Amino acid sequence: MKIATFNINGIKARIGALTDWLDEAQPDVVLCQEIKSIDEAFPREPFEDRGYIVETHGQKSFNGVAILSKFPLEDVTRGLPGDDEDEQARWIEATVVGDKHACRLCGLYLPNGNPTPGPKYDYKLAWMERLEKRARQLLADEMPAMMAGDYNVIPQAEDAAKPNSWREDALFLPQTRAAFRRIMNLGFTEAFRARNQAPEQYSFWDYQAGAWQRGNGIRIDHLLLTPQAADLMTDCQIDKAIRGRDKPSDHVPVWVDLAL
DNA sequence: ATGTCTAGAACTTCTAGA
Repeated sequence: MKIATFNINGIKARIGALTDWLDEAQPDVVLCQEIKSIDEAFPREPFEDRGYIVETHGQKSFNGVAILSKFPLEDVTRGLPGDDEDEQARWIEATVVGDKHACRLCGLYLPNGNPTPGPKYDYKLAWMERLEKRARQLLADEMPAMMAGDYNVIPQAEDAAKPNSWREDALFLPQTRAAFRRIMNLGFTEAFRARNQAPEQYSFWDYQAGAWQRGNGIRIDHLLLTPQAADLMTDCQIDKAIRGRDKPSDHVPVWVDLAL
């Protein structure tokens, strides 16, 4: 089962680019971030016509996550537990039922956190603490599960073309990377790096300053697998070429193949 | 070197967020 994460940066602006990629890449499941739409306004038809179930957790203008799936989804829940006051739509979960195994899927859009220091960075770190709690629960279940999405975290210097330019940024500050590492060290497998140690592997290129043309990217979209999911992984790739097309998102899809 | 894009409100131009 081919499962992707893709920050689409606005569903209405990305219908063409997204459906083109779906038709070529034929993913079974897509965890989408930054749909920037309320649930009622999400254009379901292009995806339902292609055989996908559509589950959304949207909000007006900003954020918003969704799951597209060709396989049945069970027990869909919305919102990251741990703060009833949090209004931001950044988390959706569902269990996808394969032919041999089921897998709990968590789609996430981790806060950007800039500027630092300040309330937005505090929110990012608090959100990561809540993420760690949910991560511990997933591991305790000892079942195939993944937490995938736009983490807004550059894990290591080799995950940025110009690491020095990110030194003071919320995506690369030592505190951010330590919080990410704490979650990883609970026992998750970061799917892409488990299979590919090559340099210059990125998932985001800023729209500004010709970042794509200059190869100035960062790798911030990640799929974290529980041991039971990692044992089922047969492939993981980044669909880089998508970034060079018309009306692209600033992110590209990252996907895993799991023998579910 | 900071050169862009999205959505939405107010309105054909601006703002916030990234």
